Amino acid sequence: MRDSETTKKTIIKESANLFNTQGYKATSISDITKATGLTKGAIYRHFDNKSDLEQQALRSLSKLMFTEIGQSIREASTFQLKMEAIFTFFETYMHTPKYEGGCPLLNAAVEADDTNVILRQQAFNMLAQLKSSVSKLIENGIKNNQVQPDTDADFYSTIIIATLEGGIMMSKLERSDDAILKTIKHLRSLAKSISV
Amino acid sequence: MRDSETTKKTIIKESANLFNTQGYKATSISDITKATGLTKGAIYRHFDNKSDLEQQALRSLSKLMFTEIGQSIREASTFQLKMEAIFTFFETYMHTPKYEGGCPLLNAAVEADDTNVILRQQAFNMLAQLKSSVSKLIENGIKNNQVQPDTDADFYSTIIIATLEGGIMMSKLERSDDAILKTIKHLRSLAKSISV
DNA sequence: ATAATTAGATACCAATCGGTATCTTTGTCC
DNA sequence: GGACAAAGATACCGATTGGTATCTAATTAT
Repeated sequence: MRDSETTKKTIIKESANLFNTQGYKATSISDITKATGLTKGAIYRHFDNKSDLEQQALRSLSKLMFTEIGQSIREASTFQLKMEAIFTFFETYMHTPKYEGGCPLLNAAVEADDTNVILRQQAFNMLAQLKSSVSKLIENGIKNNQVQPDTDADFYSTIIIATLEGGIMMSKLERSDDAILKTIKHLRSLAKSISV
Repeated sequence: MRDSETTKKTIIKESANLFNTQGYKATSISDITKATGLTKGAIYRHFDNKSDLEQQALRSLSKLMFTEIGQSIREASTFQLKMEAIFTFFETYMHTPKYEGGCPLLNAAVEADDTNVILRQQAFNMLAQLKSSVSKLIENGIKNNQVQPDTDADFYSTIIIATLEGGIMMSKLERSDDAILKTIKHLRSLAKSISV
C-alpha cells in the first residue's frame, strides 16, 4: 500500500496552511483536495470528519510553534536573552512560510471563540501554555536574581503576550513590520525595567 | 409601502451582529433571514449581494465604535482623562450587547487579511483612523504641556492599540476581564510615564 | 376609487458543502 | 504468483450556499 503515514502528514500540513490563512470554516474539503492532489476518499480515510481534521491541524501548528519557541528559550542562558529569543521568534516567524496566515493562536481564538467549542478549547489551551511559559521564565529570573523579586509574573506575562499578539494583528493588516517592531522595542525596555 | 429605511437598518444591525460573532464568511443569508424575520427577497432588494451587505454592516460597526469613542474623548478635558476615556471604552464595551463578538476591527482584520480584499481595506482604514486618533491625542497633549515634548506619538499610539487589541483577544478567549484589566493597568502607568 | 410604484414573499436555480458507499489500485505476506 | 488487506479514486447523497425571477401586498399619486 501507499505510505499511509506520510499522506496523513501532508494532509495535516496542507490543511493547517489553508486553515491558518483562509480560516477553518472558510476552508472546504475540496480546497484541501486541490492543495494535496488527493481525493475526498483519501482524506476521509485518515480523518473522521472535518472537525477532526481541524483539531489535528491546529494541534500540529501548536506543536510546531511551541517546540520552536521552547527550544530557542532553552538555548538562551539569561532572562534577558530568553526574552530576546521570544521577541525574535515573534518577529521572524511572521515572514516564514511555515506560518502562512500569521499566529495560529490569534487566528483560532478570533474565529472560534463564539462558534466552534472544540477549536476554542484548543486555542484556550495554547494561550494557557504560552502564558505559563512566560510566567515561569519570569519566576526563574527572580530565583536567579536576574529579575526584581517583587515582579508579578502573571501580570507581565499577560501584558507581553497581549502586546505581541496585538502587534501581529496590526502588522498583518498593514502588511508591514512596523507595528510588531515597535511593540518588541517597547517590550524590550519593559523587560529591562524589571531586570535587576 | 413598508418603511424601507427602517428595514434596511434592521438588516444592517442584525447582520452586523451576526458577522461580528460568527464571522463574515460563516454567516449565511438564511442566518440573517432568521434573525430579522425577513426573507431573501427583502434582503436582496436592499443590498446588491452578500459582499455589499458585509461592507455596510462593518461600516455601521465602525461608525458606532468611532462615534462612541470620539465622543467620550471629546468630553474629557486633559490628556490623562482622555486616555482614561479610551481605557474605559475598551474595557466596558466588551460587555455591552452593542458589540457582541468583541472588537469589530480585530475580528475583521483577522478574518479578512488573507482572503477578503474589500473587508481587509475597511479594517485597514479603521486601524488607520484609530491610530491617528490616539496619535493626535498625544500630540495635542504635547502642545498643551500635558505630555513630555520628546514623546513619539506614532510609537506610543501603536503600542497602546496593540496592547488593547491583544488584551481583548485574550479576555474573549478566557471569558474573563482579567487580561483586559491587566493591559489597561499597564497602559495607565505608561500614559503616566509620558505625562509631564 | 383606481392606477402606478415599490417593499417584501415565494419559488426556484446551479454550485458547492460535508459526508458515504463502493470500486480500483497498490503493496504485503505466504 | 496468488490471496488478502489497506490506500486511495470515483460516484454519488441530501442539505445548504448565494443569487434571481416572479408574484403578491401595501403605499402613494392621480
